[in-house]
Amino acid sequence: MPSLSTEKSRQARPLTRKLAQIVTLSAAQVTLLDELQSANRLVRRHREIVTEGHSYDGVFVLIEGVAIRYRILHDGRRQILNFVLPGVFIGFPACFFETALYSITALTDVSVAPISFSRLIGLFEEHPRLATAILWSFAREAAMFNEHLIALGRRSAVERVAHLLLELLVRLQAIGMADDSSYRLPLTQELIGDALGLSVPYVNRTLRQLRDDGLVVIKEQQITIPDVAALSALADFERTYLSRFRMPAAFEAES
Amino acid sequence: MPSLSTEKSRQARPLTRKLAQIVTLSAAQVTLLDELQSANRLVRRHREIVTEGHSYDGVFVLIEGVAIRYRILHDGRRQILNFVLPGVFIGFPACFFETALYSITALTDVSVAPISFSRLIGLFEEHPRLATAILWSFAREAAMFNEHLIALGRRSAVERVAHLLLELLVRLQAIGMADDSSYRLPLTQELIGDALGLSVPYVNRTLRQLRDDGLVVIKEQQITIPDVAALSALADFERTYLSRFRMPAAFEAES
DNA sequence: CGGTACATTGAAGGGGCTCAATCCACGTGG
DNA sequence: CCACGTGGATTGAGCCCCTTCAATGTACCG
Repeated sequence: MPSLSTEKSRQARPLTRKLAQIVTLSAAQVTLLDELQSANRLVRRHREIVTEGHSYDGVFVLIEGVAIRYRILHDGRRQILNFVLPGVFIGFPACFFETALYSITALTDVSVAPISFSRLIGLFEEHPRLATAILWSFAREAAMFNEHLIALGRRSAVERVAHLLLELLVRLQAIGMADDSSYRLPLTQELIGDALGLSVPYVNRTLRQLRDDGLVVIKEQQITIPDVAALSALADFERTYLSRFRMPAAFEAES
Repeated sequence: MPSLSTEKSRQARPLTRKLAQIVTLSAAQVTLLDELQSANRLVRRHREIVTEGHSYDGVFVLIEGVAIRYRILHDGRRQILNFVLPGVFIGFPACFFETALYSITALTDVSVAPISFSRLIGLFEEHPRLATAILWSFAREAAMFNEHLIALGRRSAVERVAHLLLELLVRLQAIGMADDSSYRLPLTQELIGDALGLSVPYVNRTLRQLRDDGLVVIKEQQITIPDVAALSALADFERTYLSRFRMPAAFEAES
């Protein structure tokens, strides 16, 4: 039931929602954050948001849509580092270097809000509480990278695929983009392979195995996981690890 | 020319030195940071600093020595996530969860400085500039994780080993723990394998190949890389990626 | 209707694993 | 002073997971 007049205030911006889950935000801070995310720029599917080798004087917040961050090696092989979902900073850490270390490409049509470094630094100076919240939210992302790294280093192809699909499920659920057991995403087998260090044919066989076992159904960009528990067991996936996140009691006490 | 009386001020603490490379620190900030790192705790080799599953109400700064951060999987396999060198926060992101996600173990005798979350948050409130610097320094670490991830996903065994040894060289050089082409570290083949997702026998064969080619010499915990350029070419290693790091001009202008 | 993007399948090969044995240096207790 | 245990490096044989190469299928689109 969208209401045009109150749309903006009713539907908090993704970064605001994320930080509000971590700390209690004052009305002023909510306004400030929302305002920060107001200047949207649209990027069409398959277009680059950040290009390796270019220079940037700020970052972006992903408002809507999905993107991938990756590196192309000399021989043309691609390693996808992560899937970028609404509410996260695009350009960390790529844009913090003289010349961007990675590329970021829109997987769907996407809208982003540019935030210059000076703006970001100003925000930190004036609202250290937000800086702390942002830092804390980085811990969640760092944990996801670590899981990804563990998957590449020590897990089999089936485990990797299962793990990736489960992680996307949980992350999308957290931002209201997935229901209990399924989500919609233009996830090709090539993308899965490049994220997990696998070849396309083998991803295909792995997915077929999961499908034959009734654990995963992919059809028309709709990924369904009928038995989340069973797949989690197979993937050694701790559904809870992302939710076991917490701010220390000290934090709320201080403000 | 060591001078006992001024030892402390002359030899800044590792975290202070690191942040000073990123931003200009006031004398007061230097004092504050050094003081933060003054309460040392010793941890002997092979002892755990952080244990997976335990709860923590703060982090540590590694003052001296080397540690590893890792996860042990159900079947006993271990994936080392990174090597922890002096000046970095130990316990990010492990300690930010209700129960630590990873373990951290001392590789050498180590000294660490505990910093409670409340202390850390207080620091951020009072010195947002330091918060910014810390955030920026995280970007460097994030870049290293990404390179590690790329290695596991898309590089061959030789490339991985070469890359790891080079990365350690560059990082140790940055903190004065390595000379132009060698460093000292108790690096067993098992450690290398667990970091790179390889088996011990295969690490052995890979190292022998590198040794036969005259690219790497490991002897008595001393790692020597006679021809850094040649090894870098082999590993697709961008020696510069860690140094191409920068703060935006906007930052210095503001303060 | 031809082109493009993506999924699927087969055959063959190789990179890296597992298993297992051996070797070596070192420390320790008798 | 030697026997033994332990941590780590080394080497060999066999094999399997996953890759590469290549072909085919299929849906969609201009």
